[in-house]
Amino acid sequence: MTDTIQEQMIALRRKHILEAAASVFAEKGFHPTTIKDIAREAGIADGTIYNYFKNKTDLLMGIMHQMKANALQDAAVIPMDAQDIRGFLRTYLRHPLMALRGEHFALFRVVNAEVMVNAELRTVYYREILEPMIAGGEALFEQWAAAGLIQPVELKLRLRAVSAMMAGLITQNIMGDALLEAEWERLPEVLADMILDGMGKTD
Amino acid sequence: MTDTIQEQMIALRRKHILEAAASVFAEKGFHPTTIKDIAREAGIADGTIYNYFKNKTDLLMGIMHQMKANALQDAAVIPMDAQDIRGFLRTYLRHPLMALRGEHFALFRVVNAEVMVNAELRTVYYREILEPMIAGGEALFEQWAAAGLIQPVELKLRLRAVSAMMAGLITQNIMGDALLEAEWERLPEVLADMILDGMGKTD
Amino acid sequence: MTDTIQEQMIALRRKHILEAAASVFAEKGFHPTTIKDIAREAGIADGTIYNYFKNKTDLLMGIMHQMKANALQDAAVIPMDAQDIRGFLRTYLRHPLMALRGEHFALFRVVNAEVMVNAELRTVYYREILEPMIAGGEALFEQWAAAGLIQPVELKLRLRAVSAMMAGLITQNIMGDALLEAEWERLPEVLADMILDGMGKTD
Amino acid sequence: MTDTIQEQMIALRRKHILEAAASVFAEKGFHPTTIKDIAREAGIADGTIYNYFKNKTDLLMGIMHQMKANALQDAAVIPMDAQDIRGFLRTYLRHPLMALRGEHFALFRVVNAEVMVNAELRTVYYREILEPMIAGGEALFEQWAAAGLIQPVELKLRLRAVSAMMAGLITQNIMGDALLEAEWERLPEVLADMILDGMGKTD
DNA sequence: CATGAATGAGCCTTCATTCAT
DNA sequence: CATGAATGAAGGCTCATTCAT
Repeated sequence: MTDTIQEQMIALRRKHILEAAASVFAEKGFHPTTIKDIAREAGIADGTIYNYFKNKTDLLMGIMHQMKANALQDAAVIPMDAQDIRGFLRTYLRHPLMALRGEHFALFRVVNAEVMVNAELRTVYYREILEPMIAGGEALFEQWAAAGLIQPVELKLRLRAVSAMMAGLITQNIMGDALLEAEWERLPEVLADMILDGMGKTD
Repeated sequence: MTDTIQEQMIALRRKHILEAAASVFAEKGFHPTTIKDIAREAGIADGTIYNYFKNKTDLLMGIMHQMKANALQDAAVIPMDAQDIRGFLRTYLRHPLMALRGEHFALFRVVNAEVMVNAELRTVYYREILEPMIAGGEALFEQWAAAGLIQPVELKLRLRAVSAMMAGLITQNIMGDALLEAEWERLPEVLADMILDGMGKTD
Repeated sequence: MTDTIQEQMIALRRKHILEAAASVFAEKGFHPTTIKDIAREAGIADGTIYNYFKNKTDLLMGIMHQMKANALQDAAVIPMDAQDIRGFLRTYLRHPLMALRGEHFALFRVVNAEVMVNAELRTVYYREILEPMIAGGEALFEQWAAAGLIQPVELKLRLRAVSAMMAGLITQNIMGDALLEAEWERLPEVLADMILDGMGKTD
Repeated sequence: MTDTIQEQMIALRRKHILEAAASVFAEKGFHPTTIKDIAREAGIADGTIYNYFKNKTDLLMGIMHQMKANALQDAAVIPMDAQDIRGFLRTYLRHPLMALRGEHFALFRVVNAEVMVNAELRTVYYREILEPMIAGGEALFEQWAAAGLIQPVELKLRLRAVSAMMAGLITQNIMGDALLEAEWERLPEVLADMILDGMGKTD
């Protein structure tokens, strides 16, 4: 019992530090952020952080775990009982586009950047976030295909193409594409139509 | 005349340093790479680098310019007189997927990572690389639409969706997606079909 | 209470570092001295210095503050109840001439040199050391004038002339004037006579 | 003949470089000034400077020589046939105070600073500038004493006191003494009176 | 467990000087 | 003699990490 409380305390403290770290990382980026910055934001001493995290990179790991938890939570929110595929797809696409606003956006940038460059982080990122997300998407696509809502063709690759598109659009927005920024709200429907109907002539 | 030779010498030396930098960056990443590493790779003294580049970040700038030059050169290679849209689209898509192999891949990772995190770099990246690339794509889409090969609908956003998809797939591959890696060769045709025909039921 | 002890510890450490810095500066000069030199002299690590001082220049600032403290302490030592003006003036003049011996001399040189060249330092030097010293001298001159011991004429400028003379003599000694070096001990009385009686014919 | 022209050319070039150096030193200080700065100011290549001067310090040496030449030239200008000692002394004192205005002032600061800190420079400075100046002053004092214009007492030390006073006043002005700055014009007469008559009561 | 002072490795950058052309 | 690119030593400073209290 005591042990459990202890563990809860630890988990809380970890979360507290992680939130501080996420906040400062989002603001300044990973490398420019110092342990002292994080400690100050969290209102604790530098050394204390090392009682909960192995090193600075481990903080990013922790943040990624947190992101995974959030993502799962979010995914569960989507109403799965949609009948019309177009409407559902829009909702499905709207989700990641809207999730990454404000500080989340900045954090996405920072995490992505470091993941690109750090192999260890990359492995964890793939295993913890990307893979589950893709697995979920695949399951969905298979359901839809089974229900006759989409063609049962190259589902795995097409799912990857769609999710890559979403990630790419977010990145491109970050890069400063004014049109994307302006039309962000309309994207879900535009993308849903394109994905379902294709761009080619229909005749 | 002498002036031109001088300038050529300088351009050559710059290129030499840039290649060394690109090579080391690709191998170790941007931050872990020291100026000394690059100098050693280039076979020159540390200080010499600073006769050609303002600072370490400026090297990345230079690499991005180089990438732009290469991209333009590559783009020019695509045969523009294709009649069958499907075949052309495959070629068009195959290009970026194949360009980024080996060291290019690694470099893409490093540049992307730093661009994500450095606002100054981001601006240049967008202006020098992304924007021209998008402009070129838009022109292409408009030609196709004018030729009745694709629907004249939301061309700008759809072009962005397609290019984002490509960038996203490359990133996802980098992250370690085994399926993408395995099916990389088949991607162009899978994507072309999906883009042209859509995933929805056709009836 | 704890707080005070902490502060005392910090003050002590600062003083320790300052003494090390002063010693090395005096020996090698400001620019030729490296942080590592000072750290070695103080028996601490390089980085520790930066826990107490903003940068290298800040060390010189600290030294100047110390000098000010010492100067004030010294000034208080002069017996103010002298009746005979000549004797008092000698004591008053002897003071700065004797204070700057040995390492103090060298430090004076170094501080002066850097103050000459660094505007920020110059401001602090003037405010912290020169101005108070001049203010003290002015007060003294006014007392003497009020007591009828000296003429109440151009006191402010004359005080500046006298203090400038002292500073100049020290500098000239530093420059290598053999006569000054040889007669240094006799200077106070020679100067006192000259200041009080003038060089002109009296008749 | 050719040799002489050669030498004149060399002397001219040296002077040209020296003027450029003095100008930049005066503006930026000795250490912050780079050889490239001086070369740019002189409109020549970096390396060329080393054909005329051994190193950066040697440029300061050259400047000091130049200053000596100027000082001698200036000293010769003073009308030596003055009968009234007070008027002459005023002129004599006014000279250094007025000579160091504008860029001269700044250069004085820079040279002084470096001389303070560099033993080699100090030796030269003393031998080339200070010693001759003092010798000239001593000769003058002896003339005046012989003519019965001043007391024949401690002439050598008193001369040093007077010249130290002048140097000290200039320094103190540099440090930012507002009163000195404001009353600079009146200094010569105030000092002359003080030097001749003393500050003590005359009764 | 919390603290935060101490550590010291390490890096970017500058710049006086050299020397091949 | 002029040039200016190449050199490379050197130093101030940062900051992740440790550990005694």
